[in-house]
Amino acid sequence: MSFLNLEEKVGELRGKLKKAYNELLFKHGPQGWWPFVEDGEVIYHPNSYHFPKEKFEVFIGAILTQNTSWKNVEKALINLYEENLLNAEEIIKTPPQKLEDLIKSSGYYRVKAKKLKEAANFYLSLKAPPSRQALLSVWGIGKETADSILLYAYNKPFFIVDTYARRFLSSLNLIEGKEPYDRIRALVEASLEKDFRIYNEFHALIVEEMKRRVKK
DNA sequence: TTCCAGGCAATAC
DNA sequence: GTATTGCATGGA
Repeated sequence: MSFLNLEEKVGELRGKLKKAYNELLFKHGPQGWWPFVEDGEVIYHPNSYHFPKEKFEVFIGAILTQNTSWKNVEKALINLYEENLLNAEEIIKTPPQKLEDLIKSSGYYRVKAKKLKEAANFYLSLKAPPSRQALLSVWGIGKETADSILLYAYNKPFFIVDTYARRFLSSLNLIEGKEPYDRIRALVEASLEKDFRIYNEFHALIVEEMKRRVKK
């Protein structure tokens, strides 16, 4: 493939992605991610890009939602809120069995309780925002969870490649579907301006769009 | 009843 | 590097 053709490919992708983003934004509106707990209920905050005062709440949600519907996670988050456990210090202090019991609705509760404690220790050791590599070194934090944290807790422009993103990009014929995580991420990140707000909305919009498509 | 949901680590090849 | 498996609840 010649250099010119490669340039054309990237240009084409850039146009298609931005168009898809604008269409989703028009269709669904700003999504107000990351959802967090306020006054005992999980809320969204469209257009404010306001994230929890406690960034660790994003760690908690991102871990609990691994291969699990967000609705099941919300119950766990509210349980933790009611026990005043939505922060790293308290997660560490809580006995494993109590933690497991509170997050039971999110599934895999034994593994996830351990993951929360690992993440809490990591979080408290931070003196600056973590790198992607540092996050990935934590037991229980994989690529998608790391990118969710970087994007929604630290406002870094990372594209989250989840099952919805794969299906969405496949439906646009931009990927085949089974490409490695980082290849897809690099492809999108090379084609969008480095504005965290776009990545914030895009990921949330893709989730919303694909959830609705499934229901039909 | 089966199938899936905002994955990850361990293991085997 | 890719393929498979255990982890577990709640809703459709």
